[in-house]
Amino acid sequence: MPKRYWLMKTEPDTFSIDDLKQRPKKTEPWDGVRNYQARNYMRDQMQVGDGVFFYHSSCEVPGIYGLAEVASTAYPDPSQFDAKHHHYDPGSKREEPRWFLVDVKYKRHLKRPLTLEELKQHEQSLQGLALLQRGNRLSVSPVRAEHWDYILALE
DNA sequence: GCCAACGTTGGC
DNA sequence: GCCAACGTTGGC
Repeated sequence: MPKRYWLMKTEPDTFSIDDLKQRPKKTEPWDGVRNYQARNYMRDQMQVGDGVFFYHSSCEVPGIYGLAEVASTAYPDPSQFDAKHHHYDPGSKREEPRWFLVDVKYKRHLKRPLTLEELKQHEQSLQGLALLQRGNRLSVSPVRAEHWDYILALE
């Protein structure tokens, strides 16, 4: 399967690109996704080595701050079975897990952040990029190869 | 299966 | 903190 590209959102107050860089093996299980469409992307389409734009949301300057890559294929998100966990899902059974995750590995920071504001100015060239679509709330979304290349060239 | 109520996301 | 967007829930 050819390499794919993704954009993954996180609130930097909770987990930032700097946190990812400091993790052992610079790798983190992307737990807590509780949206079926985002789950399906991870479970059905992500492959080891896929490119990831690391996006900071709900912060002072939302935007893409770094590059990561998919470091595992999907496996059940352990937090769904943990009654004490914020993302516990009592409706999910171990023999039939509802939620999946992949591991994400740090690649590098961007030389400069590519802010949402700046990306919006390239709307014409980034037609169809989920991030720029109205009302978009998906925490995991696909990025077309031509958009990936275009955005990286802005750096 | 409809749809109102509710909860969450996320930019501003 | 506000509020638009939108996914989910649950009564009927």
